[in-house]
Amino acid sequence: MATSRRIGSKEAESRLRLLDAAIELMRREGHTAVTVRRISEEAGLKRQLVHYYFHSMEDLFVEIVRRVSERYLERQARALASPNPARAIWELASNPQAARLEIELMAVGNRLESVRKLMADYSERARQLQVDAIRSALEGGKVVCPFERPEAVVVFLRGIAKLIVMETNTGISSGHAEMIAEVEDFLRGFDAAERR
Amino acid sequence: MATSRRIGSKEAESRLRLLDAAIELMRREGHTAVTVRRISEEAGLKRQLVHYYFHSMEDLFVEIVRRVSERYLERQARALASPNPARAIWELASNPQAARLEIELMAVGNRLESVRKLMADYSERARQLQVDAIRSALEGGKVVCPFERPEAVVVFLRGIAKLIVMETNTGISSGHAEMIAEVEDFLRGFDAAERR
DNA sequence: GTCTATACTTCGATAGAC
DNA sequence: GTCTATCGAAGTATAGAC
Repeated sequence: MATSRRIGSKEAESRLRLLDAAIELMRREGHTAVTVRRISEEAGLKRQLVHYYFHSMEDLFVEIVRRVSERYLERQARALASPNPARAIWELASNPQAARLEIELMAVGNRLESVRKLMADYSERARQLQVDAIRSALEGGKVVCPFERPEAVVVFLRGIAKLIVMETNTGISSGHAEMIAEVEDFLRGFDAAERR
Repeated sequence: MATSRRIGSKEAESRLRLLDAAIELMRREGHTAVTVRRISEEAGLKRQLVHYYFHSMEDLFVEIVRRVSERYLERQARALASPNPARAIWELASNPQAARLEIELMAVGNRLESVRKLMADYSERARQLQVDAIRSALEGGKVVCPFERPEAVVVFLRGIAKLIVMETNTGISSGHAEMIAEVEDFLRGFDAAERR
């Protein structure tokens, strides 16, 4: 496994190409398709380079989580700054591509403790920022919301959005339209807080 | 892949032992641990028996979905007959073991169309029964519920329950307590319908 | 930083005897 | 229904030259 082999720098272009190839592969074909040979093929590089930049497959998956999560935090930061943060949270969690990738990463996390732990850390960081954004909106006073606690708002929106998007990816649709109508009502309560 | 090889009967005891071994393995170590050799080892049988009972790994995974889903439908039928079907749906969806297994099966479904399709069929069947149970409760008239449509109630309960249980499995806990408190309020509205 | 060459392991699958 | 024996493909990983 992890030995004292040399390892390439984190900024190297080839390293990023390999990492992005691995992510793209995982998104398209699932994490079982993420093998040393397939990654290098996808990136157009020799397969030994994968071993040069990553100590092991576990290390590679950890770096995938890091890259995906850092990108997500940036996207979320931009989205939460919008006039209706509730709608931003709903839309961020409704991304089908992201949901597919997350399922795969959770499956990897089920067998690699380091991956599971890192995913938990990033999710907690993201959650805090989501809650902060909703708390500000609630404290603004101009919002209509059936829940008092901002934490409940966030878990509500993300839970519904994720179930719907995962089920849609699987090919399930029953009940979605009816719940989406309820969520739209809910989100309109947050439109009242828009600065105009 | 699938050839004209002989295949054993569906009722054979060895076949069920292999299937259960595969399910247990998937639950404990994820679907990448589900290999012909590991399954036979777990079941205490020779590995060639796996090939005798299943045409291919794809066939094996399809049979896993069938077995897991049939069991789930039975458990759900018993649960939905209880006085508070809303609470039954909430508790069924809050099972951590089931959530782990489902993540793995979704990952398998991401690369095997036959598995994805079968999962969708079973989920739609289960969903119909969930909606029917809630509809009956709502029509009983003695229920307090913020949603008019039974479909919304089901997607609400399952979405929240699944997000919380999946996050808990991953090691995330922020916001759960606050949302669970809201759900408990919601469920109490359905207690009014209890036959006493 | 990138390459060739290779060691070693594990995988799914099949043929054919009993 | 269960076994022995075996194949070929694919997996991770390492050593060492350039």
